[in-house]
Amino acid sequence: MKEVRVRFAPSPTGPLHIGGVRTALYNYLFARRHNGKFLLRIEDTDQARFVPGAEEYIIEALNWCGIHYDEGVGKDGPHAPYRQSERQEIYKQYADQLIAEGKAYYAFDTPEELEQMRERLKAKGVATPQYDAFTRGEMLNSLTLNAAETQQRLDSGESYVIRILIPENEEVVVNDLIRGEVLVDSSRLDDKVLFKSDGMPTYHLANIVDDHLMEISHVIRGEEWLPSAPLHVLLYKYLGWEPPLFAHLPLLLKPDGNGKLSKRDGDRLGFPVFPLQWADPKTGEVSSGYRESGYLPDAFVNMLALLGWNPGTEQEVFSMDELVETFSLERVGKSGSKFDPEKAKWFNHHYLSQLADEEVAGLLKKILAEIGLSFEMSFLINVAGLVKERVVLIPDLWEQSHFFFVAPESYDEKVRQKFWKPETPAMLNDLIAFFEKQTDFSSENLDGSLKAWIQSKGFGMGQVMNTLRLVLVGGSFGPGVAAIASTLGKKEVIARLQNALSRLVE
RNA sequence: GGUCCGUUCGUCUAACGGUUAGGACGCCAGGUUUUCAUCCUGGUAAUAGGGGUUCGAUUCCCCUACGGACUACCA
Repeated sequence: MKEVRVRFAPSPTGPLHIGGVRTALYNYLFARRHNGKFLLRIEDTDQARFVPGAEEYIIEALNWCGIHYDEGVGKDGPHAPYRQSERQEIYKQYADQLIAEGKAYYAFDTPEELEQMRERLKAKGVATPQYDAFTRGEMLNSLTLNAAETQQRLDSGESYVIRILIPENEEVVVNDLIRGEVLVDSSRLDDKVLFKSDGMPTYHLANIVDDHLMEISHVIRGEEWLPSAPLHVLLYKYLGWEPPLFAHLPLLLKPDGNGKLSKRDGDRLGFPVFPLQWADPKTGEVSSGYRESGYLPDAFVNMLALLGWNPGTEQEVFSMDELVETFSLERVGKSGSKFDPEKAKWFNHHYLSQLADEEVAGLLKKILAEIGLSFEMSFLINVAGLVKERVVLIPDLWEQSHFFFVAPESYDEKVRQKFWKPETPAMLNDLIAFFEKQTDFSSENLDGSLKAWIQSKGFGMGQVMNTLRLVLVGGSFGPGVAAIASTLGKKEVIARLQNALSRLVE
């Protein structure tokens, strides 16, 4: 079997959204699964839509996700360059070849003339006005002009495009790995522009030429390309090349209602649609990213992998290696998937709680560094073990653990009202005496001796525990009181008790 | 409008002619817990509709409905 070579070919018109990331992921998994190559090609043939920073964004996003490519922009390889704008001179010869063989032609119509043609046909009741067998005979092109006229226009520098000459009444078959055979009558197709007047090829020409030259074996791309796949098949035939195998992936849909997931949905429903945060260079508008929101790349990738693909077993937590082992195009579904932000959170919570305490401590260390705090790693590891299961997103780590690093500056008023009794100050003083006597400050020991002490004193369990919690953390949340006290240490626990005494007693 | 693609719990999906239609997220209830979470147990909930084919259709075929993509000198 031929070597598997697949590519991800985004255009640098903005940030990659999660649908694009998923396409890249499936390409990557497929390549790895078959010991093939995965390449990144930048399709920047539209100069007008170029957005500065987009290419860098794409590379950084793939990197963050752990989707590594073997050849491509920023990496080189046997088929460099991988940026289409740098391959410009390659495409023209193929367009010329098609013209020489009568499979394409020059067209001189201006945008205004094209618009007029469409208006004219619409007025006549034609449902789909297009540049095709029906209309090309009355347009300004090398089919209606004689050779001398055509040459003269070319020589005089008049701007032109090159259009494919679609054959009539030919059944075009697209063999899709996911959808099976898709048949289209060629007379439904239009004479698409292959080569633009600015000297750049269109996507249609460029992707066929590059996929052929780069020896791409499988084209795995979004379903939005399915309608133009017959054109691509035709181009391979015209050029005398063997087409790659196609797999058109179902779309990612918005969580509510219907339709393709878009940038707007994220803003509207409060979840990121981009892997990384993106600041639009023109408007300055900032769109949130999974990375900045506190998702782990592994969780993000796992969640994305299962959106449109399933292993056929009940396993749903997969490392990247496990995905590579298990992935197959046969198990990619046909229908679009609504994106579920809740499931994304669940995955992140799961991954976070499965992380080693040391790793969570590392995350904590970074958060603390940002606000100018620094603690012993052993202490951070302790804290991490206590709070990691209570955290959904990385920033929640701080919400759940701040009291370990900073003594409470205020106390939750509702909790205070509920548990603060006239006899509380006396109880707190008793507690100070109790803690001072403790020689073994381990969580286990503290838990036992504290409970025993409460009983011996005849206090209510909830009364003491909740008040102590309020004093230690400032509210009614967090891990077990004994664990907190143990981690905080004797000195700090007593200091907080004294502090509460002075601040809460009127 | 035209072309193409699609349709199983609210959501992601399994079941490739025979299952009490399975799992996960969410939600609800119970349990664990000194708090809040986690966790555990249970529950809720689906084959779009109509025709065929077949001993038997979620599964195969047709129609309808609904949804989506595409319809540029954009990718």
